[in-house]
Amino acid sequence: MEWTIQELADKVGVTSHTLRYYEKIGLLRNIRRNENGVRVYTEYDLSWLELIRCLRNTGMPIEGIRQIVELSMQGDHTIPARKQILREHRRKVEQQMEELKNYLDKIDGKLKWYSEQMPD
Amino acid sequence: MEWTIQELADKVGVTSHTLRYYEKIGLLRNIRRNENGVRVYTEYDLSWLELIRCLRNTGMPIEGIRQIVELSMQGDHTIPARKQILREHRRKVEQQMEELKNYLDKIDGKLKWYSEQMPD
DNA sequence: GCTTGACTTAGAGTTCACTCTAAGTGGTAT
DNA sequence: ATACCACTTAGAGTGAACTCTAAGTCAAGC
Repeated sequence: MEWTIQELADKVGVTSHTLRYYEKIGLLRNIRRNENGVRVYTEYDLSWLELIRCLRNTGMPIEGIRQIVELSMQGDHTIPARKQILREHRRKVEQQMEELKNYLDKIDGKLKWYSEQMPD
Repeated sequence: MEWTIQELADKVGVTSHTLRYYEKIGLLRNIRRNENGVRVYTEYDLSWLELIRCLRNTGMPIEGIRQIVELSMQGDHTIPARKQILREHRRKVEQQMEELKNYLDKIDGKLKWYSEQMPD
């Protein structure tokens, strides 16, 4: 399966601007072109993009993602380093979930208080 | 228990700038002053601030929080309306958690893949 | 008496990650 | 042929929520 820039953008929920931007800043690498110079995205590119969005949506800054991309360009011997970064990030995501859970409890507490003030 | 602006800021993890800012834009109301015009924050103010931070940290924009504050200024008859807003927000927080859980799975998948490529 | 920390207004600056524009070229589809 | 979508570079603009500065005043504590 292959996609144009607009197709991939729609599929993943970003704009074509963003895809060119990601390429320019080095998050997406070696995007193939057709005979007219038009970008052709592959499954491989999609899977990278999905990882990028996953990391971005869980709060990893661009710079951190670029590190991972950079490492993976350098070959399999950087897998342990990449794994390390990802594990660290995983920890942070777990913390986010913990935090969110506490906030949810706080919201529930407030809702309960509202109900006590005025049952509906 | 009562606090100066700096004490409250430290307690809650914001800056004194932010506390004055929140007051200026109407998130914190009727902050008491001592005889020299210095702000004195009470437990009541603290509980508001904690709610504000909870809502902000779960993604509610300033404008939404201001709505709740505005309503609560208008008396108990607005409790159902406030409750409605909070319930809606609660739903969004649950969605965030769901999303985070999915991302965590994705990260775990990638970590697993790394391990298959290079066990450590 | 000097430092520290509070106060004021008004507005400028920061951060991050996009997001878009201009101004031009060129292939594809109707 | 006329949209439409792709491409380029270079840079400007956006949004949200802070975050800080200037320039001055004032009171408390050492």
